[in-house]
Amino acid sequence: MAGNPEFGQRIRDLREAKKVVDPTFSLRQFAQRVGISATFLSKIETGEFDPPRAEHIITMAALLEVDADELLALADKTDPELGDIIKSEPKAMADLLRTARDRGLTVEDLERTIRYMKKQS
Amino acid sequence: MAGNPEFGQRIRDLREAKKVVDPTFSLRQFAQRVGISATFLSKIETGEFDPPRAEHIITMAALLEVDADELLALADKTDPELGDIIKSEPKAMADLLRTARDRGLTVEDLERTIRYMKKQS
DNA sequence: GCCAATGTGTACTATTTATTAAACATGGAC
DNA sequence: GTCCATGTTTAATAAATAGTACACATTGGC
Repeated sequence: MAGNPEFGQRIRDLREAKKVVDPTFSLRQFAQRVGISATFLSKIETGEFDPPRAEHIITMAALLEVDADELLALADKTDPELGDIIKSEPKAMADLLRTARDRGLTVEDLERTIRYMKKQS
Repeated sequence: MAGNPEFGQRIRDLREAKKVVDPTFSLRQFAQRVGISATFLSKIETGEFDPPRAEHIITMAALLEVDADELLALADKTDPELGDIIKSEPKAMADLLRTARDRGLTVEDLERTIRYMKKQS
């Protein structure tokens, strides 16, 4: 890895949009609220550095009021929470995911499956 | 982290069982085949060091002829392959897992869901 | 009794991932 | 025309994770 311009640009776009109505969304202040240095955020936004760890991405999403999964996906990371869910029932969860992949399920198929799950419980 | 005796003991048990019928399952030779040093494996088996990375655990499982997911679960790690599957469809997969958790689905529920998925495709 | 292989203890090292302080350049507000 | 806040560059680390070489002690086979 060595930078992710797509992620960086997205953060910058979201942040600048916010800044229009709320000047505390400057790079420096935003970085501080996320819990990272301005240096680091600058390099991330310009795509020179990789995205920060998941925890910080999740904080960013909350502050920017966007879905964390979207940003995590851009960053090519997964929410650590999902790892915990898998660990709670490793084999069954692994089978579930592999089946979804092997059968080539579409998003619609997956959504239908979620509805099915909800009926079960 | 600082060692995982359960994981270590399990590896040792499996390896020693294999060694009974195949003397090449000595600690040293096994370590070499896994691709790690004997020192490292020794410390892992005695629970002094943490399990190695997922890749090596998967190799161990293959050599020991056991399910990799079982060993990965003991090591409190997840197969990187699952991360890749999630990344292929981040939102839908995240929803799927969170639903399973939120609804408190049992292993049987999950198995039923897998059968449902197979019917869809 | 020796040697060849076994597992272990001591003492570091490597790699990857994530991150920073401080100096700097630019532009508007006063 | 200076001050203050902006974002950026330079130059290193920091922190976490994953691993090693080499010498040592023990033991079954000859």
